[in-house]
Amino acid sequence: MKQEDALRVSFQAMSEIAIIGHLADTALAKALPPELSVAGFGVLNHFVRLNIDGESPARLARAFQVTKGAMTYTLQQLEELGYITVSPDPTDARAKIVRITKRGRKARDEGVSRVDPGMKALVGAIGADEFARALPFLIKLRQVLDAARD
Amino acid sequence: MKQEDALRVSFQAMSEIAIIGHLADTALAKALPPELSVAGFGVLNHFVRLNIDGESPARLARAFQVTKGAMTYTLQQLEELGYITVSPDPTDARAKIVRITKRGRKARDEGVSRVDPGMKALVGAIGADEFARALPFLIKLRQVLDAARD
DNA sequence: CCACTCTTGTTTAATGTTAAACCAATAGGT
DNA sequence: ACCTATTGGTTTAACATTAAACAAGAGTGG
Repeated sequence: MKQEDALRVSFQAMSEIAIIGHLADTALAKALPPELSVAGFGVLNHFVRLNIDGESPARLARAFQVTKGAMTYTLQQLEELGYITVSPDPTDARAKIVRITKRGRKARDEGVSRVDPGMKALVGAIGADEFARALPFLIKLRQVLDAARD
Repeated sequence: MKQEDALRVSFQAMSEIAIIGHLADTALAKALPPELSVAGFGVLNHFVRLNIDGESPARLARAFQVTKGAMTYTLQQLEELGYITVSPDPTDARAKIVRITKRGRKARDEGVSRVDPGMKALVGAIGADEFARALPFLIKLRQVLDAARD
Protein backbone atom coordinates (compact mmCIF):
# COMPACT_ATOMS: atom_id res chain seq x y z
CA MET A 1 0.00 0.00 0.00
CA LYS A 2 1.31 3.40 -0.96
CA GLN A 3 1.80 5.83 1.88
CA GLU A 4 -0.77 8.15 0.41
CA ASP A 5 -3.38 5.41 0.52
CA ALA A 6 -2.28 4.36 3.97
CA LEU A 7 -2.88 7.85 5.25
CA ARG A 8 -6.21 8.15 3.50
CA VAL A 9 -7.47 4.84 4.85
CA SER A 10 -6.25 5.56 8.36
CA PHE A 11 -7.79 8.99 8.29
CA GLN A 12 -11.10 7.53 7.22
CA ALA A 13 -10.90 4.93 9.97
CA MET A 14 -10.35 7.66 12.54
CA SER A 15 -13.28 9.59 11.11
CA GLU A 16 -15.53 6.57 11.36
CA ILE A 17 -14.44 6.00 14.93
CA ALA A 18 -15.21 9.60 15.83
CA ILE A 19 -18.67 9.33 14.28
CA ILE A 20 -19.38 6.00 15.97
CA GLY A 21 -18.32 7.43 19.29
CA HIS A 22 -20.66 10.33 18.74
CA LEU A 23 -23.60 8.14 17.76
CA ALA A 24 -23.02 5.76 20.66
CA ASP A 25 -22.85 8.64 23.08
CA THR A 26 -26.10 10.08 21.83
CA ALA A 27 -27.83 6.71 21.94
CA LEU A 28 -26.58 6.09 25.46
CA ALA A 29 -27.76 9.51 26.61
CA LYS A 30 -31.21 8.76 25.21
CA ALA A 31 -31.39 5.33 26.81
CA LEU A 32 -30.51 6.61 30.28
CA PRO A 33 -33.05 8.33 32.51
CA PRO A 34 -32.80 12.07 31.98
CA GLU A 35 -31.38 12.84 35.41
CA LEU A 36 -28.40 10.53 34.83
CA SER A 37 -25.77 11.84 32.42
CA VAL A 38 -23.48 9.62 30.39
CA ALA A 39 -20.57 10.81 32.51
CA GLY A 40 -22.46 10.07 35.71
CA PHE A 41 -23.42 6.61 34.51
CA GLY A 42 -19.78 6.01 33.61
CA VAL A 43 -18.70 6.80 37.14
CA LEU A 44 -21.31 4.52 38.72
CA ASN A 45 -20.39 1.76 36.30
CA HIS A 46 -16.72 2.20 37.11
CA PHE A 47 -17.35 1.48 40.78
CA VAL A 48 -19.42 -1.60 40.09
CA ARG A 49 -17.38 -3.16 37.30
CA LEU A 50 -14.06 -2.78 39.07
CA ASN A 51 -15.57 -3.54 42.45
CA ILE A 52 -14.03 -0.43 43.95
CA ASP A 53 -15.41 1.01 47.12
CA GLY A 54 -13.50 4.27 47.38
CA GLU A 55 -11.76 6.42 44.80
CA SER A 56 -10.58 10.01 44.75
CA PRO A 57 -12.01 12.56 42.32
CA ALA A 58 -8.52 13.07 40.90
CA ARG A 59 -8.15 9.38 40.08
CA LEU A 60 -11.62 9.33 38.53
CA ALA A 61 -10.78 12.35 36.40
CA ARG A 62 -7.67 10.61 35.11
CA ALA A 63 -9.50 7.33 34.51
CA PHE A 64 -12.11 9.10 32.38
CA GLN A 65 -9.71 11.49 30.68
CA VAL A 66 -11.56 14.58 31.76
CA THR A 67 -10.39 17.64 33.68
CA LYS A 68 -10.74 17.84 37.42
CA GLY A 69 -13.32 20.57 36.91
CA ALA A 70 -15.50 18.31 34.82
CA MET A 71 -15.28 15.58 37.44
CA THR A 72 -16.23 18.03 40.19
CA TYR A 73 -19.33 18.87 38.18
CA THR A 74 -20.28 15.23 37.53
CA LEU A 75 -19.74 14.24 41.16
CA GLN A 76 -21.88 17.12 42.40
CA GLN A 77 -24.75 15.86 40.26
CA LEU A 78 -24.32 12.30 41.51
CA GLU A 79 -24.15 13.42 45.12
CA GLU A 80 -27.33 15.47 44.78
CA LEU A 81 -29.04 12.39 43.40
CA GLY A 82 -27.81 10.37 46.38
CA TYR A 83 -25.90 7.98 44.15
CA ILE A 84 -22.53 8.62 45.75
CA THR A 85 -21.09 9.97 48.98
CA VAL A 86 -18.07 12.23 49.11
CA SER A 87 -16.07 12.34 52.32
CA PRO A 88 -12.70 13.73 53.32
CA ASP A 89 -9.70 11.44 53.03
CA PRO A 90 -8.30 10.94 56.54
CA THR A 91 -4.83 10.27 55.16
CA ASP A 92 -4.64 13.39 52.98
CA ALA A 93 -6.40 16.60 53.91
CA ARG A 94 -6.45 17.80 50.29
CA ALA A 95 -8.21 14.74 48.98
CA LYS A 96 -11.69 13.30 49.10
CA ILE A 97 -13.04 9.80 48.87
CA VAL A 98 -15.97 9.01 46.61
CA ARG A 99 -18.13 5.98 47.37
CA ILE A 100 -21.13 4.55 45.58
CA THR A 101 -24.33 4.18 47.60
CA LYS A 102 -27.01 1.49 47.52
CA ARG A 103 -29.21 3.83 45.52
CA GLY A 104 -26.28 4.44 43.20
CA ARG A 105 -25.90 0.73 42.61
CA LYS A 106 -29.58 0.47 41.88
CA ALA A 107 -29.43 3.37 39.44
CA ARG A 108 -26.46 1.76 37.72
CA ASP A 109 -28.29 -1.56 37.37
CA GLU A 110 -31.33 0.24 36.04
CA GLY A 111 -29.09 2.04 33.55
CA VAL A 112 -27.51 -1.20 32.40
CA SER A 113 -30.91 -2.78 31.91
CA ARG A 114 -31.97 0.16 29.76
CA VAL A 115 -28.85 -0.02 27.63
CA ASP A 116 -28.86 -3.79 27.26
CA PRO A 117 -31.55 -4.17 24.57
CA GLY A 118 -29.82 -1.71 22.28
CA MET A 119 -26.51 -3.37 22.88
CA LYS A 120 -27.97 -6.79 22.12
CA ALA A 121 -29.48 -5.48 18.92
CA LEU A 122 -26.14 -4.03 17.93
CA VAL A 123 -24.28 -7.27 18.60
CA GLY A 124 -26.97 -9.11 16.68
CA ALA A 125 -26.59 -6.85 13.67
CA ILE A 126 -22.80 -6.81 13.60
CA GLY A 127 -21.83 -10.15 15.06
CA ALA A 128 -20.00 -10.75 18.28
CA ASP A 129 -17.02 -12.26 16.48
CA GLU A 130 -16.50 -9.02 14.57
CA PHE A 131 -16.36 -7.07 17.80
CA ALA A 132 -13.96 -9.60 19.26
CA ARG A 133 -11.74 -9.46 16.19
CA ALA A 134 -11.59 -5.66 16.26
CA LEU A 135 -10.96 -5.34 19.97
CA PRO A 136 -7.16 -5.83 20.00
CA PHE A 137 -6.77 -3.16 17.33
CA LEU A 138 -8.94 -0.78 19.28
CA ILE A 139 -7.08 -1.38 22.52
CA LYS A 140 -3.75 -0.82 20.83
CA LEU A 141 -4.99 2.34 19.16
CA ARG A 142 -6.32 3.69 22.42
CA GLN A 143 -3.06 2.92 24.19
CA VAL A 144 -0.96 4.64 21.53
CA LEU A 145 -3.15 7.75 21.56
CA ASP A 146 -3.18 7.76 25.32
CA ALA A 147 0.60 7.55 25.50
CA ALA A 148 1.02 10.26 22.87
CA ARG A 149 -1.07 12.77 24.74
CA ASP A 150 1.03 15.27 26.63
CA MET B 1 -18.78 -17.53 22.65
CA LYS B 2 -21.41 -17.26 25.34
CA GLN B 3 -23.80 -14.38 25.02
CA GLU B 4 -22.61 -12.93 28.26
CA ASP B 5 -19.05 -12.77 26.92
CA ALA B 6 -20.26 -11.44 23.60
CA LEU B 7 -21.98 -8.56 25.34
CA ARG B 8 -19.00 -7.85 27.55
CA VAL B 9 -16.56 -7.84 24.65
CA SER B 10 -18.83 -5.69 22.49
CA PHE B 11 -19.41 -3.27 25.33
CA GLN B 12 -15.68 -2.94 25.85
CA ALA B 13 -15.16 -2.37 22.13
CA MET B 14 -17.72 0.43 22.18
CA SER B 15 -16.03 1.94 25.22
CA GLU B 16 -12.65 1.86 23.53
CA ILE B 17 -14.14 3.51 20.45
CA ALA B 18 -15.67 6.25 22.55
CA ILE B 19 -12.35 6.91 24.29
CA ILE B 20 -10.42 6.88 21.02
CA GLY B 21 -12.88 9.32 19.52
CA HIS B 22 -12.42 11.57 22.53
CA LEU B 23 -8.62 11.41 22.42
CA ALA B 24 -8.53 11.99 18.67
CA ASP B 25 -10.85 14.95 18.99
CA THR B 26 -8.71 16.52 21.68
CA ALA B 27 -5.51 15.93 19.73
CA LEU B 28 -7.06 17.40 16.60
CA ALA B 29 -8.28 20.47 18.46
CA LYS B 30 -4.77 21.03 19.82
CA ALA B 31 -3.16 20.61 16.42
CA LEU B 32 -5.43 23.13 14.73
CA PRO B 33 -4.94 26.89 15.05
CA PRO B 34 -7.10 28.17 17.90
CA GLU B 35 -9.51 30.11 15.73
CA LEU B 36 -10.44 26.97 13.75
CA SER B 37 -12.62 24.48 15.61
CA VAL B 38 -12.71 20.78 14.87
CA ALA B 39 -16.20 21.19 13.50
CA GLY B 40 -15.10 24.08 11.30
CA PHE B 41 -12.13 22.15 9.99
CA GLY B 42 -14.43 19.24 9.25
CA VAL B 43 -16.63 21.42 7.10
CA LEU B 44 -13.71 22.88 5.15
CA ASN B 45 -12.27 19.41 4.67
CA HIS B 46 -15.62 18.13 3.46
CA PHE B 47 -15.67 20.66 0.64
CA VAL B 48 -12.14 19.87 -0.46
CA ARG B 49 -12.18 16.09 -0.15
CA LEU B 50 -15.45 15.63 -1.98
CA ASN B 51 -14.70 18.44 -4.40
CA ILE B 52 -18.02 20.08 -3.71
CA ASP B 53 -18.56 23.69 -4.52
CA GLY B 54 -21.93 24.35 -2.96
CA GLU B 55 -23.83 22.61 -0.18
CA SER B 56 -26.76 23.61 1.98
CA PRO B 57 -26.44 23.96 5.77
CA ALA B 58 -29.09 21.26 6.18
CA ARG B 59 -27.10 18.76 4.13
CA LEU B 60 -23.95 19.62 6.04
CA ALA B 61 -25.75 19.12 9.34
CA ARG B 62 -26.89 15.68 8.23
CA ALA B 63 -23.46 14.75 6.89
CA PHE B 64 -21.85 15.59 10.23
CA GLN B 65 -24.64 14.23 12.40
CA VAL B 66 -25.18 17.47 14.25
CA THR B 67 -28.29 19.55 14.73
CA LYS B 68 -29.12 22.38 12.39
CA GLY B 69 -28.48 24.78 15.25
CA ALA B 70 -24.95 23.50 15.73
CA MET B 71 -24.28 23.87 12.02
CA THR B 72 -25.61 27.44 12.04
CA TYR B 73 -23.12 28.19 14.80
CA THR B 74 -20.17 26.57 13.02
CA LEU B 75 -20.98 28.27 9.72
CA GLN B 76 -21.23 31.66 11.40
CA GLN B 77 -17.70 31.21 12.76
CA LEU B 78 -16.38 30.15 9.37
CA GLU B 79 -18.07 33.04 7.62
CA GLU B 80 -16.62 35.55 10.08
CA LEU B 81 -13.19 34.10 9.36
CA GLY B 82 -13.80 34.50 5.64
CA TYR B 83 -13.40 30.79 5.02
CA ILE B 84 -16.83 30.31 3.47
CA THR B 85 -19.54 32.34 1.84
CA VAL B 86 -23.23 31.82 2.48
CA SER B 87 -25.70 32.93 -0.16
CA PRO B 88 -29.38 32.38 -0.79
CA ASP B 89 -30.38 29.41 -2.94
CA PRO B 90 -32.10 30.79 -6.07
CA THR B 91 -34.09 27.57 -6.50
CA ASP B 92 -35.44 27.41 -2.93
CA ALA B 93 -36.13 30.53 -0.93
CA ARG B 94 -35.83 28.71 2.39
CA ALA B 95 -32.38 27.38 1.67
CA LYS B 96 -28.85 28.75 1.55
CA ILE B 97 -25.76 27.70 -0.32
CA VAL B 98 -22.44 27.43 1.45
CA ARG B 99 -19.24 27.72 -0.58
CA ILE B 100 -15.62 27.50 0.47
CA THR B 101 -13.41 30.48 -0.33
CA LYS B 102 -9.78 30.65 -1.42
CA ARG B 103 -8.84 31.59 2.12
CA GLY B 104 -10.89 28.66 3.35
CA ARG B 105 -8.97 26.30 1.11
CA LYS B 106 -5.73 27.72 2.39
CA ALA B 107 -6.84 27.32 6.01
CA ARG B 108 -7.85 23.74 5.29
CA ASP B 109 -4.49 22.94 3.72
CA GLU B 110 -2.74 24.54 6.66
CA GLY B 111 -4.86 22.44 9.00
CA VAL B 112 -4.05 19.25 7.13
CA SER B 113 -0.36 20.02 7.27
CA ARG B 114 -0.59 20.49 11.02
CA VAL B 115 -2.46 17.24 11.50
CA ASP B 116 -0.35 15.20 9.12
CA PRO B 117 2.68 14.57 11.34
CA GLY B 118 0.54 13.20 14.13
CA MET B 119 -1.40 11.07 11.71
CA LYS B 120 1.79 9.69 10.21
CA ALA B 121 3.11 8.87 13.65
CA LEU B 122 -0.13 7.08 14.46
CA VAL B 123 -0.05 5.02 11.27
CA GLY B 124 3.59 4.24 11.95
CA ALA B 125 2.83 3.00 15.44
CA ILE B 126 -0.23 0.94 14.55
CA GLY B 127 0.41 -0.14 10.98
CA ALA B 128 -1.58 0.88 7.94
CA ASP B 129 -2.70 -2.70 7.33
CA GLU B 130 -4.36 -2.79 10.74
CA PHE B 131 -6.34 0.31 9.90
CA ALA B 132 -7.29 -1.14 6.54
CA ARG B 133 -8.37 -4.42 8.13
CA ALA B 134 -10.54 -2.64 10.69
CA LEU B 135 -12.16 -0.24 8.27
CA PRO B 136 -14.96 -2.48 6.95
CA PHE B 137 -16.03 -3.29 10.50
CA LEU B 138 -16.05 0.37 11.41
CA ILE B 139 -18.05 1.35 8.36
CA LYS B 140 -20.60 -1.34 9.04
CA LEU B 141 -20.86 -0.37 12.68
CA ARG B 142 -21.36 3.26 11.77
CA GLN B 143 -24.02 2.38 9.25
CA VAL B 144 -25.95 0.22 11.67
CA LEU B 145 -25.86 2.87 14.39
CA ASP B 146 -26.81 5.50 11.88
CA ALA B 147 -29.80 3.50 10.68
CA ALA B 148 -30.88 2.70 14.23
CA ARG B 149 -31.02 6.32 15.25
CA ASP B 150 -34.55 7.63 15.20
C1' DC C 1 13.02 23.14 59.02
C1' DC C 2 12.15 25.68 55.02
C1' DA C 3 11.49 27.05 50.47
C1' DC C 4 9.98 25.11 46.30
C1' DT C 5 7.29 22.39 43.63
C1' DC C 6 3.55 19.26 42.91
C1' DT C 7 -1.12 17.62 43.81
C1' DT C 8 -6.08 18.03 45.08
C1' DG C 9 -10.25 20.06 44.47
C1' DT C 10 -13.21 24.22 43.32
C1' DT C 11 -14.59 28.12 40.76
C1' DT C 12 -15.16 31.05 36.79
C1' DA C 13 -15.67 32.31 31.95
C1' DA C 14 -15.85 30.64 27.45
C1' DT C 15 -16.88 27.07 24.01
C1' DG C 16 -19.67 23.96 21.37
C1' DT C 17 -23.31 21.13 21.66
C1' DT C 18 -28.56 19.64 22.05
C1' DA C 19 -33.56 20.24 22.29
C1' DA C 20 -37.28 22.91 21.46
C1' DA C 21 -39.80 26.63 19.71
C1' DC C 22 -40.40 29.37 15.92
C1' DC C 23 -41.09 31.37 11.08
C1' DA C 24 -40.95 30.97 6.25
C1' DA C 25 -41.27 28.28 2.24
C1' DT C 26 -42.04 23.98 -0.27
C1' DA C 27 -44.34 19.57 -1.47
C1' DG C 28 -48.08 16.49 -1.74
C1' DG C 29 -52.69 14.92 -1.61
C1' DT C 30 -57.49 15.74 -2.53
C1' DA D 1 -56.35 25.86 -5.58
C1' DC D 2 -56.08 24.68 -0.68
C1' DC D 3 -54.87 22.29 3.69
C1' DT D 4 -51.55 19.83 5.86
C1' DA D 5 -47.25 18.04 6.66
C1' DT D 6 -42.45 18.54 5.86
C1' DT D 7 -38.14 21.00 5.29
C1' DG D 8 -34.67 24.87 5.97
C1' DG D 9 -32.62 27.96 8.95
C1' DT D 10 -32.29 30.73 13.33
C1' DT D 11 -32.69 31.60 18.08
C1' DT D 12 -32.81 30.63 22.92
C1' DA D 13 -31.93 28.21 27.21
C1' DA D 14 -29.71 24.51 29.29
C1' DC D 15 -25.93 21.38 29.58
C1' DA D 16 -21.24 19.32 29.77
C1' DT D 17 -16.99 20.34 28.79
C1' DT D 18 -12.19 22.88 28.81
C1' DA D 19 -8.64 26.12 30.35
C1' DA D 20 -6.99 28.93 33.70
C1' DA D 21 -6.62 30.81 38.18
C1' DC D 22 -6.82 29.88 42.83
C1' DA D 23 -6.23 28.02 47.79
C1' DA D 24 -4.73 24.53 50.74
C1' DG D 25 -2.08 20.60 51.78
C1' DA D 26 1.89 17.22 50.80
C1' DG D 27 6.41 15.99 49.38
C1' DT D 28 11.36 16.95 48.76
C1' DG D 29 16.08 18.52 48.52
C1' DG D 30 19.03 21.63 50.55
